[in-house]
Amino acid sequence: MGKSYRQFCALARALDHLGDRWTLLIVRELLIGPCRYSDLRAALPGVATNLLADRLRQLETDGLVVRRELPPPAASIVYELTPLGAALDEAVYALVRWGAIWMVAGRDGETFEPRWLVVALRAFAGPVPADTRGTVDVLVEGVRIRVVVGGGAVDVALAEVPGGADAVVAGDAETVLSVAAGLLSFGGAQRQGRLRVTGNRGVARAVVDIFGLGPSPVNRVGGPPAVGE
Amino acid sequence: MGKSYRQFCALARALDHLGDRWTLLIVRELLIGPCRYSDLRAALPGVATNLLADRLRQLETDGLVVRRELPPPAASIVYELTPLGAALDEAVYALVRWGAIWMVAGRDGETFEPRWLVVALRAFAGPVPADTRGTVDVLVEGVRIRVVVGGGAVDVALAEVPGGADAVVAGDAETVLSVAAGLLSFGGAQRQGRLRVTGNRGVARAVVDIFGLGPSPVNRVGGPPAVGE
DNA sequence: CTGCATCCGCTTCGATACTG
DNA sequence: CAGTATCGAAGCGGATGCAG
Repeated sequence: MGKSYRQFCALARALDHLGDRWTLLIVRELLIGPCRYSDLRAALPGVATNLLADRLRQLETDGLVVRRELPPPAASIVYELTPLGAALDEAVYALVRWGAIWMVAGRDGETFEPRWLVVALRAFAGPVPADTRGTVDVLVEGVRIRVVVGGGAVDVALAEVPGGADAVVAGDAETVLSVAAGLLSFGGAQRQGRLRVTGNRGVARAVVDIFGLGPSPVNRVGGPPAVGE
Repeated sequence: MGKSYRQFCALARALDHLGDRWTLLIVRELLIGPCRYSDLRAALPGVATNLLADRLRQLETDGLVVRRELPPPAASIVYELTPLGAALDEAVYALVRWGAIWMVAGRDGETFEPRWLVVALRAFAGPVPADTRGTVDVLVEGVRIRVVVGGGAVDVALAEVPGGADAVVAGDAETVLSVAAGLLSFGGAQRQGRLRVTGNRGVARAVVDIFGLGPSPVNRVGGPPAVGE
C-alpha cells in the first residue's frame, strides 16, 4: 500500500491511513451505512476490484472497518465502520464543506448517487435550536433522505420506507445542495420552482433553517478561480 | 497529476485537488506561514523535487497557492496560501484531531519539526471565554510558538523574537501534544516534570485551559487497535 | 450472483544527477 | 536557490478468471 510519510505529525499519520486513492471515498460510503462489496463497487465506478479488496483489508487491519457476515437468509458480507472509522465524520464533513466550492462547475459526464447527499446534508447542518422538532424527507431522483431534528440534534440517513414525515421536499441535487450550503434560500428555490414542498410547511422551514448557517468555506471564499486566471 | 474521480460529490471534488501524495502536507506547511521552495524541501523529507514542483504548479493553477517574489534585498520566491487555500484550515484541523489517535505509537525513526505543533495547537483549540486574555510562548526544541488569546479568539503562530509573553511553557513535543489534546492535564504534566512554566502562571493556566476541551476523536475513541488484533 | 485473485499496460513515485 | 531531466520501482486501472 501507500508508503508512510514517516513524520511525527498527526496530519501525516492520518494520511498514512487515509491517503491512498479511493480510501476516503470508501469511508464516505460506509458513513452512509454498511455496504456489501458489490455495493461499494457500484458506488465507486472506476475502482479496480483488487484495489477495493486491498483497501478494505487495510481499513480492517487498521481498525477502521469491520467485516460482518449477515445471518443465514442473506448469507452475505457487509462492511461497516468501527467507532474509530466513524470518528472520521468531522474530517469528511470539513472536506465536503471545502469541496463544495468546486461544485459550481456542474456535473458534465460525472457519476452521481443521490445517497451522497446524506453526507452533504450532515456536513452543512448547523447548530440546532433546542425547540426545533420535526421530520422532513428530502426526495432526489427517487431516493428518500430522512432528516430528523429534535433534542438539539439532527440525524440524516437514508429512509427505507416512505411515510411518517412531517413534510417532503423534492428537487434536484444541485438545488438541494445549494440550499443546504446556504447559497440559495429555501424560499427562493421554491419560488423558482426548483423545490416542491408538501406537508407541514412550518416544520419544513424550521428544519431547512438548520442548514447553510455556519461560516463554511463556500460562503467565506466564494467560487473557484475562473479559467485562465 | 492524479486522475479525477469524476463524481459529482464535494468530497470527491476536494480529493481531486488534494488527494495527490504530498499535497496536503504542503498545505500544512503553508498554513504555518509562507515558505520558499527550499523550506518546503527541508520540511518534507522524502519528497522528490520534481514532485514538489509539480504539486506547487498544480496548487497554483487551482488557485490555492500564489507564488510571490520578495522585494530586491531578499530576491527570493515564497509560496503562500490564497484565501481559498487557507480555507482548508478546518479540514486540516479535523484530520489532525483524528490523526492524533495514532500519535501514541511514538516517533521511532520519524522526522519531526517543532513548527508542526502550530497546526496541532490550532487544531485542538476550543471555544475561548470572552474574558480570557494573555500571551503564552510554547518552547519545544528551541522553537518558540506564540499563543495569543483575547477577544474570544486564539491565534497560534511561530514567534520571530522572544519576549513580550506573559508566560513561557517549555517541554517536549509528546507532552505538549498530550496536553493540547486533553489526554494529559496541565497540572499533571508539571508535576511529572514534563512541562516547565515560567512567568505568570495564572495566565498560563487560563490559556492552556482553552485546549483539550472539545469532544475530539482522541477523547471519544481512544487509541488505535492493538497489534495483532 | 457475490467476493475476491491474477495478469498486464500504463502512470506515478522516489532517488539521483544536473542546470540556470 | 529554484527548479528540470532521467530512470528503475511501485502503484493504478481494466479485463479476466474462478470458487462458493
